[in-house]
Amino acid sequence: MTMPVRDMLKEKGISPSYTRQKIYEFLAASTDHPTADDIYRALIRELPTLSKTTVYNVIKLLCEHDLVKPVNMSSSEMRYEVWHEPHSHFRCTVCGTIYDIPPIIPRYDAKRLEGFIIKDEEVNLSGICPICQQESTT
Amino acid sequence: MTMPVRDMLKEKGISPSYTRQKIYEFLAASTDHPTADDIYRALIRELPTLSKTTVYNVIKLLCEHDLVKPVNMSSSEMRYEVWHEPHSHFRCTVCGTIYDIPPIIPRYDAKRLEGFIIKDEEVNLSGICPICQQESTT
DNA sequence: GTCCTTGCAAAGCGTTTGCACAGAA
DNA sequence: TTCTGTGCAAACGCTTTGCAAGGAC
Repeated sequence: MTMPVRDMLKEKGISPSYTRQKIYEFLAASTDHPTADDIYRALIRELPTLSKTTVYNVIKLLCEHDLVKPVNMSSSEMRYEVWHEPHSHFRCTVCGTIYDIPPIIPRYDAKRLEGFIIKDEEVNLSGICPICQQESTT
Repeated sequence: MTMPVRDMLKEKGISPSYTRQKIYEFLAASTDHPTADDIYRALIRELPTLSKTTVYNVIKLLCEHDLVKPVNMSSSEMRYEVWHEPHSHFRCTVCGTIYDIPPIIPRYDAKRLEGFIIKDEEVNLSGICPICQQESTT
């Protein structure tokens, strides 16, 4: 069912170096939309010579081949996720975590947007996540 | 009908210095969600001693008092708009312009988001704007 | 041999901070 | 006088670029 990462990269025309596999695997296993620095810090143990430059290079490559998608909800740093079935995002304004939530399909009147070619739609919610609510009551 | 900017700032508890009025007025007259640098470059003629620091200071102040809202659709720089009636945004991936479009209200099943306190919802569309379509055909 | 992947160092860019001066109250 | 608004210069954080060394082919 799940294709090995090696083959998945090859299929997209990316030569599956060990570093690239590891970065993709880390992103695929993440649910919290890591930053480039998160990826770097998570893999530096296993890949002691890893550099931030390589992380950025690989992310860029994966994005260009539509294996990874940038998530632009936090203002300062870019976050990333692997492409997966449609979903929306919820950002907690307290802890900054971005959660995947069930897909919200925006309904709009196409006639009022005549002339615009719409290629992507996203719905972003924000507020306070369950964890931060609990912490504020204790 | 429209309150003078002086009074609007005062009402929000902001002392209405000339610089602050000018920056707010520029933002209020803009439809293209300017960056801090856009504001700086637009006003430097009229306010020759203006500095970027002041632009950032004033933007921050206006945001804290809910007169201005940051718009976070372009990845690199922050953009800003004055608060006005609900609307959504369309970003042209060719020219980078962010357009205000009629409000799109996201419909979602609150039960599936139980535990999350939702404070803000936004719908962002992206694609190609009419102007860039025309330019690509000529 | 050539091409590709990696990584160090430096630069780039938007933004923030430290601090000081000048004007307002 | 004290407080507030402004602005220079420097620092900062994230990202990109230049370039070279090592490995794959």
